[in-house]
Amino acid sequence: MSNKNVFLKKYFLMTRSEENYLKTIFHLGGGDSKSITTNAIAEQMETKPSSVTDMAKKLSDKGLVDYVRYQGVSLTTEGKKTALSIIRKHRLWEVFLVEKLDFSWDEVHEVAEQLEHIKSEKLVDKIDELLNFPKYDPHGDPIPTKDGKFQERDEKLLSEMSIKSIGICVGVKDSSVPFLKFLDKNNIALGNTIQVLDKEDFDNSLRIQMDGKEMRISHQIASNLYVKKND
Amino acid sequence: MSNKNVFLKKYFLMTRSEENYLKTIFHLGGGDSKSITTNAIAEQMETKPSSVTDMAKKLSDKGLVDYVRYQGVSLTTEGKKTALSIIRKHRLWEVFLVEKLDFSWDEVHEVAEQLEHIKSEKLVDKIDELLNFPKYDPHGDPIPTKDGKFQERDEKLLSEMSIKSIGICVGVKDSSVPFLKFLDKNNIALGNTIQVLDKEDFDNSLRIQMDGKEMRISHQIASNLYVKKND
DNA sequence: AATTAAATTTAGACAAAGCTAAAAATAGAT
DNA sequence: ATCTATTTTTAGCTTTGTCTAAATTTAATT
Repeated sequence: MSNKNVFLKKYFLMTRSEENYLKTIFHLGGGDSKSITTNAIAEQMETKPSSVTDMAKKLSDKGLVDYVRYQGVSLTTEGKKTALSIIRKHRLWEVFLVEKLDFSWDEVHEVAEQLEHIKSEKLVDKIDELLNFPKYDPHGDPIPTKDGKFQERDEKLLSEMSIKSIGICVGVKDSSVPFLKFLDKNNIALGNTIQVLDKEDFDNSLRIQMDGKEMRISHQIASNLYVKKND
Repeated sequence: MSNKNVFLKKYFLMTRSEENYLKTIFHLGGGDSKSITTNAIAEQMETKPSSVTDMAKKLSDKGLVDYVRYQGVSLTTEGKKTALSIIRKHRLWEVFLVEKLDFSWDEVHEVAEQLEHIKSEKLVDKIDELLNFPKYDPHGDPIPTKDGKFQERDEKLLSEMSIKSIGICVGVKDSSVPFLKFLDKNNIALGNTIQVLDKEDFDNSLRIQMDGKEMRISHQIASNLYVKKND
């Protein structure tokens, strides 16, 4: 097999399953040369640890993860690059679904899970262009650039904001359907300006002012909303 | 297993491979209760007849094809419906790629082959809407409606047109990349008005007038271009 | 330091989808 | 009507990705 085919094997002959493993490992922090346990991966992917072990070996053979028996896996440079390209596709498709097809932000994940595996560099780039090169997806998560740069946000959780400080809602930590539906129902959307008026010691709930209106939100909600301080 | 799950099994638990078989059988004419041989399917799909036999049994078990040993397969009503829904998706995605993402008509097939398997009814419908409910794909092939109606075109091959008759170019029979590139290079596009000036008995080539300019085209080309008579 | 509990890996099995080679059925030609 | 040649199917094997159950390693506790 020629060098060129080795290249092809790595970049184009990646199975859906392999891609999903890399993505999960990245989301669990395996991109920062931290070892992720097979158990953690199995739990996240709703599969069995033994299956993860099998895949860990395969990805290790392909040079996409570093795997040490009984220790766990972390992404190699190559593996991280691949994971980021999948995450990039996922988030771009999410923006597309919301912006161009009027999907709501709780509907996009499932479909994007499928679309992220479409293999066509031109397609992703054109979608990116069509959307005018967005920086964040509908949940406020940053979209990696084409060359794998990952723009970290300078934000904090609403629950960590000090009293009287003002911020703009920029993302969610929990992007599960129930949580997103809850936010919709309560008119909490990305871009809203929020001021923390008061904290309740007893249950850590917050009294906030959002776009003029005053409301009380629980600690559970506040600890799943990212805000950017605008000072 | 409840009735509802039987429903789910048929409509949602269709594998990519099964979908490709149904699509191929339809394209070979298996939608008109005509029996398609395993050999024909194998050749079309670049696989082996024995593999086709295996799949024929499986699809038959699922009630999607009628299969008689040594005879061949044809689509059931259910199978035809499924095949049409895949073809619908394929062609809508092709339009999307050309209209919204500036793909050329020879680039779309490969990507649409992947996109056609995305499972989300809402996605297809929204794409359909975004494109303003197109009737034909970029190669002039009709797009089946949501309820599986298949709009046949009243067209003939350019090679079958009588001398002096005028028509509009509406589709291609051969949609291979080389042929499409050839058409582009010679400025032959869908929508062009074509008049047959003359036929050469010797090689069946045609002298035509297209959008003002006169040119000669071979029988091979003429027998792969669909035109609609506008009289 | 020994023992136990938990996590991880191995071994062996299975389903999907494909292949090869051999067997069986059909069809065409005499 | 029989005999080939072709087509189609069967049987058995392969790979991918999964699983269960058993074995092994690590970690935690006493």
